[in-house]
Amino acid sequence: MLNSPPTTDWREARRQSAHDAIVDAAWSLADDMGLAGWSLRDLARRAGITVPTVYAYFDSKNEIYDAMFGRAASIFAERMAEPFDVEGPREILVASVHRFCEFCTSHPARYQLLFQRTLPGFEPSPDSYAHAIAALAGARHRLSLNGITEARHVDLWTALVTGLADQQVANDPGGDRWTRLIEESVVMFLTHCQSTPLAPSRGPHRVGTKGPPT
Amino acid sequence: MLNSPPTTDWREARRQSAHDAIVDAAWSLADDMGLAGWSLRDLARRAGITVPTVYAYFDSKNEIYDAMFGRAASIFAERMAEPFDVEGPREILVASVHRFCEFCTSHPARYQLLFQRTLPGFEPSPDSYAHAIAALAGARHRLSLNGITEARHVDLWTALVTGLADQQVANDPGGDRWTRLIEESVVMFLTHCQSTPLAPSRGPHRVGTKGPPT
DNA sequence: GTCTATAGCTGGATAGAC
DNA sequence: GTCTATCCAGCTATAGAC
Repeated sequence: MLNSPPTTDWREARRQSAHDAIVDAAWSLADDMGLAGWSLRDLARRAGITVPTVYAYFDSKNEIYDAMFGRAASIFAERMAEPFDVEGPREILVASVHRFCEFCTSHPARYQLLFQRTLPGFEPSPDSYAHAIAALAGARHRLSLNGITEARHVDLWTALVTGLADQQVANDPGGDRWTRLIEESVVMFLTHCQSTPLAPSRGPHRVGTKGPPT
Repeated sequence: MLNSPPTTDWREARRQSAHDAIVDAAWSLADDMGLAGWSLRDLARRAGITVPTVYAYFDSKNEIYDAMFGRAASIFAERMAEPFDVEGPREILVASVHRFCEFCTSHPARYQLLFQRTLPGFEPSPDSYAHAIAALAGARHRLSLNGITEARHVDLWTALVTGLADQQVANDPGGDRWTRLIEESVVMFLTHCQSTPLAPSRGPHRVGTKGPPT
């Protein structure tokens, strides 16, 4: 009877749900007012509580940003891991870019927090980062299904995909000026990578690279 | 003798130089503390003046941001318009991407203000935008020297280039993980565009497009 | 855990002497 | 144009009753 109660209590669950409600309200505000355009007063009002109650769950505003990052990264990883309703490795790759761009353009504030480093003194915690790494592993897998395994090509891929999403978010939000280039971009990328033979099943040695020096 | 003095006075010149000195100090602070990480007090201290003196030259902090944008856009346009010390249209294209990425990575705060839209309520004034348009015209010209004239391909180009710069700034500042992919990227891009024949000198009609629907 | 009340500070912006 | 001095709104964060 003197034992302390188990940590996985219904209390814990309630606390967790209140915690999540605050993060939800924070994201709602960020979508409306911009990532840095809201205060703890605003947050408390939207969550239907008061500022000290916020501090019962978070030690600082930065901790709230970190929770927002963690949640967004988790959603991102889950979304990108969902199965694709197309067949063929190339079609899956195309669909993944469409999904990525849709993820980015649908919530610009989320895109800003996850993929641009714009908040003054904010750094995401390491475990939040794990989600992003998992998502990158998924992309690597989809690339490998297309015979792309070289690190150089993976980097080129991330540049191409983020460039499309970035231009779409920045210069044509709500439109399709860049997303409609996705299929063509994938064709360009695959054609290029498959035309630089590297004996993929023979090992990691490089053959006939014309690559940039330095 | 009762005539008012001409407006292009030495007074104007002195006022202009004081104005510029404040903008210089603002950029110096932005580089050190982040684009939004400084106050008017900080700015005055670094400029060696006081806050009310700042208000003798600018009506608000947003007006300072606009002046910063204008100056950065002007420098950008000038930098990208400088001649390239290489020969051949392809080599010029490669050199222009190197120059662009160097411009972006050397001052991340400047990159953030010019190419990412991250400040809460800030919109650059139209004349500041003129510089950016001039720079885009330069890129269009360099592309046309390589036979690239289609709007779709220009958009693909901007996505590719900004993607490289963005990844370099965000994930490997100070390194060359993405900038070393520039030449390969240009080869990939040109090979792709030149393999989609469009009878460039025959007019704007499209031939054999396999392009994305919708 | 949640509140009322407020501390302590910093932000942008101004008044008015010189 | 430049200063000293200050206003006031807003911010994050906390004290202490319940």
